[in-house]
Amino acid sequence: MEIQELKEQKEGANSRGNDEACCVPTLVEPALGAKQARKAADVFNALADPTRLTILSLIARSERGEACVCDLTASFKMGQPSISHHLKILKDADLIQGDKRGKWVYYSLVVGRDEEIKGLLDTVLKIPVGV
Amino acid sequence: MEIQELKEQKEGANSRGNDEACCVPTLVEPALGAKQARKAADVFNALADPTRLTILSLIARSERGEACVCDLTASFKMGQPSISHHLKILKDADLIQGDKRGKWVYYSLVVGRDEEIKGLLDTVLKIPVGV
DNA sequence: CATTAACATCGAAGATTGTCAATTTGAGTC
DNA sequence: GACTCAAATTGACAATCTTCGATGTTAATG
Repeated sequence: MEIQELKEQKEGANSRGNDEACCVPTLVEPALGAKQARKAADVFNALADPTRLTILSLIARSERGEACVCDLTASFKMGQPSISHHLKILKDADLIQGDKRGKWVYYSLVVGRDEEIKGLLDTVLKIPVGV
Repeated sequence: MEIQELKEQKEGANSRGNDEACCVPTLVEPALGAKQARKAADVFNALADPTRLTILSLIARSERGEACVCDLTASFKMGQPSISHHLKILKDADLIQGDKRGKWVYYSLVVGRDEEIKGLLDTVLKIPVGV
């Protein structure tokens, strides 16, 4: 996920040289601008790891809807720094939030984030009706 | 996204040595097994790139719900092999399908895939009711 | 105030990814 | 069959990611 720039659409059509079109040259606008696409990709990137998905599901299904790092760490074979690393990625993507109480940090899901992500999916994958 | 193995949950509780619990030691089962988590991560990984998101939205919003590689390529600054590479990743994730007609290949969205992905999100992020 | 426990951060190793240039494949055309 | 064009594949390289070991930070405790 890096630099990504749409070619400036000159003269409103595609720039094929020949006169034989492969299809109706429908250069539609993408649903997302470059910046929005990058931001959406970041969210999906946070979800693009089995450990992080498992962490999320463990938090979602835990008793009070929250879990401390020590319990999460105890659930995996990998070390505590790795879990902390994944938690940071999830937090940066605004999928979870941490609450420090005493010596422990309790992580919980950000409410409503699932619906926001579904909205992102609709933006990208939904075929617009009656345009 | 690689090896990820849950620690075998021995004796039904967490393995903290001290008697002072950081929280109710609720070692719940994750919603996904290791294999399912890896598969789900692959899907989100396919979505975790701004170019690929833009490609998807271009296809979704194109006139007939399909777009040929040449038009997609014309929409980006990057080269044709890169677009082909991204299309392959989207195809491997079963997000799009290719249809070769004459010299051209037309890509379209796999119908219903959006709902399946939303189902994945629910599996991971939805807090179970009345357990 | 020294110690311990929980968690975060840092630095490095190894794997994976995105891009390009070059080449190959495959269909249509002369 | 030689040629052309669309698309896929290959190989290389830089950038990024995941993991680990070591260290730092902060809060409770003796």
